[in-house]
Parts: sequence; structure tokens; C-alpha cells
Amino acid sequence: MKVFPNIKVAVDAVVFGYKAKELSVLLIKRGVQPYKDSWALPGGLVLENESLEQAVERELQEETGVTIDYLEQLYSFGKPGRDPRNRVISITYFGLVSPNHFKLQADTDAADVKWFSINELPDLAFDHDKILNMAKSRLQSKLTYQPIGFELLNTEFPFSDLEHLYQTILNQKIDRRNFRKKILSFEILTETDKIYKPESGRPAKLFRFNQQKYKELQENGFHFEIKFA
Amino acid sequence: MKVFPNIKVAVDAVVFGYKAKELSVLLIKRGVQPYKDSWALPGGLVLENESLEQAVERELQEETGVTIDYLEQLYSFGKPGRDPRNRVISITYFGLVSPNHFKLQADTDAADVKWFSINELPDLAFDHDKILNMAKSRLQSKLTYQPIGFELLNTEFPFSDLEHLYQTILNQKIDRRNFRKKILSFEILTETDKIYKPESGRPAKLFRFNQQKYKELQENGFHFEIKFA
DNA sequence: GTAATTTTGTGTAAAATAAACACTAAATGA
DNA sequence: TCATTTAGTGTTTATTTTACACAAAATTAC
Repeated sequence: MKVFPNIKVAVDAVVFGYKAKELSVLLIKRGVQPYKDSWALPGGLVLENESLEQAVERELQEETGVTIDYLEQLYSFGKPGRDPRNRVISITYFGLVSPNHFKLQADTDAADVKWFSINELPDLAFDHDKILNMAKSRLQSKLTYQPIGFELLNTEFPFSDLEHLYQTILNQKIDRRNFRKKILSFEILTETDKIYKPESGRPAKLFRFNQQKYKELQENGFHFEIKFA
Repeated sequence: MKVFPNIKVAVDAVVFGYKAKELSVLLIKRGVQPYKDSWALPGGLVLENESLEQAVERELQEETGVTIDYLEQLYSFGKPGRDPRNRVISITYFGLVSPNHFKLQADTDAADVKWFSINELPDLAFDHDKILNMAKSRLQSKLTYQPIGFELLNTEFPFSDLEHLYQTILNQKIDRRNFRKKILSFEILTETDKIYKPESGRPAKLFRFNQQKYKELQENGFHFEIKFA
């Protein structure tokens, strides 16, 4: 006979930030069993009258104080036993924050929330490593066919920031000239009249991603795509 | 104060079949309220000890008797109010069946299960139209970057079947010569020594998708991709 | 059994895109 | 003023994509 169980529904988020040629992920330290004191993805149970997106945003706010600039659903995990105590289905999300928001708010306990470099991750609770890997793959592939890289940069950025972001996240060298030519050919960047002064080297023009323009182009069948040699 | 609700977890599936230049979807007629007598996607609540995939396969078996050849997760829907009575989170799946399985089993009540042409869909219960549209988009885009079209064809098929499948599903004309050249250049098809005799016209060689070969290529960085003029 | 019809099968030339590649310019610091 | 660092820029070659039309093998109609 069928048993209709009391399955719990949770959301978890993999939130990426990027700064100084380094990709980071936002994690929290669990305060309760199971996996007490382990690091885990921020998340929690969905409440009665909120949407899944609202749940993610609420949990992120409560647990980390971080404001999210881009959020999309990633995947749902529901294998029995992934939480050792209850049956929990987790709907996971993929988030990006700009450097402005890439910091922890003062009112959260800093010991329990931390940005980790993607290259120095601790062991994670539950199946969160699997979720994180999926998110990383998503970020990498999405970078090549949607202009989401800009979500990880300041509103105005020198071109080289974009270049380095691609190189860092995709973990491969790219030809600067060809990359610049390609991106500029899309005509989705606006050149500002501002100048960025690096610590050393020649100053650079600042660019801005023109979302408006992108949407227009998109409606006319334009398809963002970056490939590499 | 927070209320942890008894949210129900369901799975629903959008299953596509293809035959004679027509794309179809598998629907069931609801026997109970709400939306009694409306057509809906096959699906139902997840049981205590089954995975989400098992739940989908079980529901499809129970409700339609159809065997699925390809299954992947589509998206999760959880907006409050999408089911007028309970809070139900639905994890939706996207399935494909080959022409062999593109029929209803005798032991299901034929009046309650039906394949509908994608061009002649009835009104659907809940938010199932939204789910179906998302599945259709997924099918269309996936067709261009993964060799899933073969799941909708017989194991051995004349080349023109593939051609027509792409034209039908993507709803656009393609150049036969360029298409054939492209697909054959991937070297993922094996030419059999069998001949297909159409009702009229010149007989055609039968091909077979070489999954083995595809996986090998994939591991060496090969990336399936079909574009159109 | 000949002609009309249907579908399969095939190549080449032109155009567009992607890849490879290196030096000068503008700033800072030694 | 020299060394160092990062920004900025074009051309040539190779590769990929597009456009395009006719002959071959079967069936059907006359």
C-alpha cells in the first residue's frame, strides 16, 4: 500500500562572487545536527506562502545578509537518504553577486558565513559538493552562451576585467585581441568616458553592459556566443 | 512566526513521441477534482522511498503504460496557488519515446490516455501548459546541441527521417545536403547494409546512431552542434 | 512499357567566421 | 631615463558555413 510521506521541501543556493581573478562561493557553517559545524550551502525549508525564489532570497538574507544580483533555478535533488534524518527534496538555485555585494553584512556572525575560493573549498555537508559542482558547470557553460559574466563585475569595468573573468572561470587562456573583437562586435557594451587607473600600467577605458541593447538584439534573433581556440 | 507547512511533492512528465512528421505529447484525462475531466500531464505524488526518477517512471507506467526511452529533469514549479487546494511543488521531467513505444498499452483505459499532436492540444489543467511549453523549448534547443533526436526515431532509420524530424520540431526548412554533410562529418552514425523501401521514391540506406562512438568522441572534447541558415 | 512522380544521393564555389600572431602606447616605480 | 606593467590595435590564413541543381532508383498512372 502506498504511503504518502511528509516530504520536506527545501531550497539551497550556490552563490558565486568574483574579485581579483578569483571565483568564490558563499558558504555557511551549520550550527545544528546533522553535519553540525560542517560548511554547507545557504538554504532552508520553504514556508507556506512563499514562492521558491522568495524562499531562496529570504534564506540568503537571513543566513548571510548577501544581496543577489542574478538568480536562476539549477536543479532539484530528491534521492531518499540525501538527508540522513528526513526525506528532503531540495530545489537548488544558482546565484551571482556583483563585487558591491560581495561582502558579508556586519549583522551576520562572520564566523558562520564565509566566501571560499573555488580552489580552496572545505568538505561540505550532505550532497552539497555535487550541487556545487553542477553549479560550477552551469556557470562555465552559461558564460559561453549568455552574457552573465557582467553580473560578476562592477557596473563599469575595464575590458581586461571581462577577459580575466573568462579566463579564470573557464580556466583557459584566451586571445585578447580576438576576444575583444568578438565581444565588441556584439555591440552590447557602451563605452563610458571614464578611465580606470590600475595600480600599474596604462589606464583603461571603462565599459558598461547595455542590457537594453542586448534585449533588443535578442528579440531580433541575436545569439550571444563566445568560443575559444 | 514561521509555519512549516505540509507541502506536497509531485512529479509530472512531458513525454514526446514522433511519427510521420508529427510531434506528439502524452496526456491523461483527470478523473478527480480539481480540473476533473481536463487533460493534464501524467504525474503524481512522490512516495516515501522512491527517487524522483522512480516516481516519474512509476506514474507513467501506472497511468499510461508507456515505456520511456529518454528522461531528464526539466524544472521545478512551486508557486503557491498553482494547485487550488494544496501547496504542491512539482518537479517536472522531460521524456522521449521511440516509435516502438509510441503507443498505448491495452491495459490502460484508452479513453483516459491519449497522444495529442503538438499542434492540436486541448486546454490543460493547472499550469501544465506552461510546463509543456518549457518542455517544447527544451526539446528544440537540445536538438541543436545534443544528439537526442535519435531517441525519437527507430533504431535504424533512413537519413531523411532525421531530416524531417529536425524540420518538424524546429519548424524550419533545412538544406538537405548541408545537413547530411554536417551530421555525417560527426561520424556518429553507422551505415547498415539494410535498405528502407518508402511507399514511393528511391529506396534509402538505413543508419544507426552509434552511442558508443558518440561517448568516445565526447570524451575527446567533441561537441555535437547543428545550426541552420 | 513509357512517362510522370516521388524520394534519395551527391560536389563545388563563394562568403563568412575564426584563428594565429606582435608591436606600440600610457602609465608607474626603481 | 629605464624597466616594468597593462591597454590597445590589424592583417593574413585557415576553417566553417552557406548557397545552390541535377542524376539515380524506385513506384504509379497512363
